[in-house]
Amino acid sequence: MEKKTFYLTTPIYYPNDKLHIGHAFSTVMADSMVRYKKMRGYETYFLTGTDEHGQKIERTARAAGKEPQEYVDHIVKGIKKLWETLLISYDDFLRTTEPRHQKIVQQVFQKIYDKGDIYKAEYEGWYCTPCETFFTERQIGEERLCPDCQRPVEVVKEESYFFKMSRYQGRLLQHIEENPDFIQPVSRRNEMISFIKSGLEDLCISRTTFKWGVPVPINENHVIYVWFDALTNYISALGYGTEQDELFQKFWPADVHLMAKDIVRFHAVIWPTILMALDLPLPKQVFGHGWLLLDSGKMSKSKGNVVEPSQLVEKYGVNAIRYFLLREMAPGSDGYYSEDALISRINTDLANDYGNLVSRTVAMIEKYFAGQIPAPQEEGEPDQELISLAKETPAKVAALMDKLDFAAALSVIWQLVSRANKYIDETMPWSLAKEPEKKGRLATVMYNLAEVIRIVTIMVNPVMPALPEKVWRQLGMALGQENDWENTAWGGTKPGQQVQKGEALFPRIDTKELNKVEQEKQVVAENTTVAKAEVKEKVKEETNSTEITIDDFAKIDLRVAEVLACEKVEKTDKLLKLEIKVGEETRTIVSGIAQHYAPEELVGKKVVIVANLKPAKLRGIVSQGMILAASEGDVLEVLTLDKDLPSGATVR
RNA sequence: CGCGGGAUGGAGCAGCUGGUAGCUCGUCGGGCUCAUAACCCGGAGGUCGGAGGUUCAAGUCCUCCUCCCGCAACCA
Repeated sequence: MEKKTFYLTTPIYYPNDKLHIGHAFSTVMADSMVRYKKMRGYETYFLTGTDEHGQKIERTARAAGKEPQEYVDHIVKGIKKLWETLLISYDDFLRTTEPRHQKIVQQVFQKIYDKGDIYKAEYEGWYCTPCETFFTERQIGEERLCPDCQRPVEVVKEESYFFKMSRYQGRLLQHIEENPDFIQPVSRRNEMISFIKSGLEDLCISRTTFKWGVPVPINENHVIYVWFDALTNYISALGYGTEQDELFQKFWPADVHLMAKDIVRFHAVIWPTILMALDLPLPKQVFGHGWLLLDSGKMSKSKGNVVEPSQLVEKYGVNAIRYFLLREMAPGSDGYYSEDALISRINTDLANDYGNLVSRTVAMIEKYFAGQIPAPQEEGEPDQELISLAKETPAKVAALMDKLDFAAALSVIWQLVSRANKYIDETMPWSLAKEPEKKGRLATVMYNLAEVIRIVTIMVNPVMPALPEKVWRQLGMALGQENDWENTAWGGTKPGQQVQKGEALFPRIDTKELNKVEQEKQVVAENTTVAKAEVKEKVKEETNSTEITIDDFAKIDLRVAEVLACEKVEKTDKLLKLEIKVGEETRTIVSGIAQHYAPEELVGKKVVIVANLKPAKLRGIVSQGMILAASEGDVLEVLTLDKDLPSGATVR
């Protein structure tokens, strides 16, 4: 019989900064799925990587004073390291800057061009020259201002290559309707259907405004649109279009493209149409999971509320982090992250329920049977209930994992854990141990417990791959059985195995203790701050080569201004409208600080403004300047003067 | 009328094709002592956002309304 194959991909991540816990979630989910499929006997292929082209990378790199390649190399190193700490077992890590990928992207472009599905045309759009970016009608709003810099945009025509995506609208829609599993979960599917029905336009797939990308094969002045470039990775990594395309032959079409919901559209619309143009089969499923939100809203770099996964792993361990991520996220909806939730999950599920179950079982076998797992002898009342639950659980769990519903799968597994804890209470081994004639009954109880632990540990292996080894050591069981799902069948424990109590698998986390440790750390940190600051200065000088000259600085006219009046801009969350006095002149400034200051707090204060900033309209109000403020994370503070300089004084 | 998601005991959530409202945490009381002050049992606590409608029967379907949260940027 031919071996079943399973090909799964994560998105290729955009390395313009370090990855946060949301990326970790996607990747952990993918990894667990692949591990699970492997246990089910599939030959699997797991692809991840990085999407390294595009204007944003180019700009970020330049801002850091580096060449784009140099910049992404550094970030990618960090990403690979993170995957290592999270035990991500990818088969290939593709970087879009690799020649093997670029070659194929060009080939794909050429092929579609030859077919006649790519044509050259004028692209006309709203363009912000300083930002070098096109924006849509909607983005610029009625004011026709650049959403990035608030400067007016202008109509610019650019020659571009277009992909005839519109041609495939009907076929795509038909495919989605005939294959209910193609886009999952259903809510995403419905969204896509309505999106496609509203009409597909041809897609502009080349740019001339920047250089950091794959050159269009037939015209070196153009660079291929990053999504066109990035999506192709799913086949280029398999060697599509090359001599060595065994992987492609074996694994394409992909079984699952896994991603967060925000990029489902690219995978469910653009990617399939590209594949259609190439006459290739479509992936079997595009799965868009929800977001991991923070209490304070969506995670984003600009909010400074990014949670770094590597630190969490260091603090709580891989198993716990992986468990938490998958336990907390229902596939269709968003989940919430907070350190409290994480700790509570670790303490209740892992420490109290599972870890403690192992601990008490091992302790009793040591105590009552000199550490040897006994053979079952005398049956008793609650046995059947426990055993039949243990027998039916693997199938239920498997069905849920097949649907990528790890949250539900884990919850089902924990019902069994819970049942086992209850079983101990019902059978009361400690009192059986007091009566020699009940030894046979006691043996059965111990065996059943060991067996349940064994089964649970195997089922949980995809999620916590570093766990079985530890458990087997305590139970004296053979390493390797965790790799085959078949071993979840009842009765796999061999009597006579020697158990040995070890460290707690999941020590309880004491929040108070934790705080203490953190505080101590902080004191240490503070003591070394001065020295570090000096080092930092130096580093800054070296790395930050976006130096400016004194002349550049002189262009900025900084002035002291007095706030005369201040009010909230209606129907906005962030904007305050300030009347300020600069020398003899009064001006209006709109500033996005309403979440940090109440209007009345600012009245009378002397602040620093950029006086010669080009005026911009915000919410219809002309803002003539900008107030300086310092911020870190969620905290923002407006710069004020503590002595009494008159307004209008220059700052330098 | 921009798009989408949501509103269920104190908190966080399940409730798919309509038929006695569940889970986790917390809380209160009890049990047990093998175990990581863990485990087990029980209680209290909900007009299922509001109004109307369909139905023998609605958290579950339909209509309208209110409120919250995302998105509208190449940040999973």
